[in-house]
Amino acid sequence: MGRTSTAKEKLITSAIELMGNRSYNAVGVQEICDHSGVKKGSFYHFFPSKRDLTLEAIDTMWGKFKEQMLDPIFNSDIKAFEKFNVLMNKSYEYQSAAKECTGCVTGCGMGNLALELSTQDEIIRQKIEQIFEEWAQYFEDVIVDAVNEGDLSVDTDPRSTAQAILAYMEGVSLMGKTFNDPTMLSRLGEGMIQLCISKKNISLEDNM
Amino acid sequence: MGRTSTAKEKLITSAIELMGNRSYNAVGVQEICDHSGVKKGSFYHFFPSKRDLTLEAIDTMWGKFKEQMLDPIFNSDIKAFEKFNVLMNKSYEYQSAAKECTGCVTGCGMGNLALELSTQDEIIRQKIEQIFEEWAQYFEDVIVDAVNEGDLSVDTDPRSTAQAILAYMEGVSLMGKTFNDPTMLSRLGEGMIQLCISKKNISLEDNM
DNA sequence: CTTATAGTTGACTAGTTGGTCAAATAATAT
DNA sequence: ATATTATTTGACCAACTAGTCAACTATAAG
Repeated sequence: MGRTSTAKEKLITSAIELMGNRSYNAVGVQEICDHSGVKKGSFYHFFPSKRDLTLEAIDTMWGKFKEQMLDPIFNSDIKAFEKFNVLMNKSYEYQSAAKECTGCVTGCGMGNLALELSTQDEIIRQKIEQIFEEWAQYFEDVIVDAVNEGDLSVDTDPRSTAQAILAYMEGVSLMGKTFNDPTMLSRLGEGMIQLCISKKNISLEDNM
Repeated sequence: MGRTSTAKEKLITSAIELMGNRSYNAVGVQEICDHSGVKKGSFYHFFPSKRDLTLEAIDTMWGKFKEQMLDPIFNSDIKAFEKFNVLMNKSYEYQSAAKECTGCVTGCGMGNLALELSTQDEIIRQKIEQIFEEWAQYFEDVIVDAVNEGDLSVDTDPRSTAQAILAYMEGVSLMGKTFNDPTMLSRLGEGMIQLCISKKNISLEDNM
C-alpha cells in the first residue's frame, strides 16, 4: 500500500560511490541526498541514521563483490593458484578503471571503511569482520582443495594462509591507493602465491 | 625574542594520539586543543590549517617510528630474515599494548591516514607515499644484503619484494584492527619470510 | 628598564553536521 | 470512489566545523 519508491536504492548506490571515492566521515548525509536526488526528509524515512545507511551499503557492496568477482572466479574450475592470480588481475583492472574515471586509485571499499571506522563504530567493525571471515572462507576452500589434490603441502594451515592472502590483498590495495598507482596491484600480485607455500616446502637449505 | 612555548609540540602530540585512535576527519581542531590544553587561537598561531598540523604530525610520527623501531632493528647485526620477524613481533607488542590501554587495536597510524586521505588530500598522499618509499628502502637494503650473502636467490627483485613486505605488514595491521585482535599480527607474521623467497626457489615441482 | 616580539586569549564568524517533524501528496488495495 | 498507507517535502534545530582577529601578556634581547 501507499506509493512505491526507488529512493532507498538510490541512496545506497550514492553512498557506495561517494564513500568509496572519499570516506565515511568526509561524505555527509546532505551530499548523499543531493547526489541521489532524494530529500533529506526521505533519507530519514528510510534510514534511522547515517550509520544504518552505511550498514546497508556495506551489505550491498559485499553482495555485488561476491556476485561479480568472487563467485565467478571461485566457482570456475581453473587451477587453485590461478584463481588468486585472476582475482588480483581483476582488482588491477578495477583500480585502473577507477583511476581513469576519477583520477584516483580508490583501493578496497571494505578495507577503507574497516580502517576508518573499526575504532569508531563497533557495530560496523563487527559487520566488516564477519565479511572478512566470509571472504577468507573462499580462499580457505581453495587452499583445502589444493592440499587434497596434492598441490600444497599437508603442513599448510588453510585458515591462517587464507587470512594471510586476504591481508596481502588489502595491503597491496592500500599501497596502490597511497601511490595512486594501479600497476602496484599487478606488480605485487605474484606474492599471493608465495604466501600459500608452507615453510617446509621451501628449499631454504639450498641457499642458507 | 618574545616568549617561548611548548604549545606546538603539545598540539602535535595530541594530534598523533587522537587521530591515531580514531581518524583525521573524526577528530576536530577543538578536540585537539582541549586535549593539549591549548586555545584555538594558539593553534592557528602555530599552524595555518588542520592539514598543516597533520603534515607535521606525520613527520613526527615517522621520525619516532624510525628512531624507536626501524633504526634499532635494521642497524643491528641479526640475520636478515630475523629482522622482519623482530619488526613484526614489536608491532604485535605495540598493538597488544594499544588494546590493553584503549580497548582497540589501532593499526598502523601511517596506513590509517593513507587510506583515509589519499583520495582527499593530494599533499598528504604524496607525503605518505614518500615515507612508504623510505620505509621500503629499509627492507630493500636488507634484501640486497641477503642476496649478496647468498641467503636469497639472485633472481630476487629487491624493490618489489620490499614493497610486497610493506604491503603485507600494512595488510596484517588492517586485519588486526578489523578483527580487533592483536594476535593476528603474530599469527600472520610468518608470511613475511615467504614473500622473500623468489619463485624459482620454491620446489613447486615436488607437489604439482 | 625598555622595546620589540612571540605567544595567549576568548569572542566571533559563516558554513556544515546529523537529525526532526508536521503537513502535503500520491498510489494501492478494497 | 474511498480509506489506508507509504512516501515526499521543506522548514527547522542545536551542535559542531575550520578558521579569524584584535586585544592582551609575558619574556628575551638590547
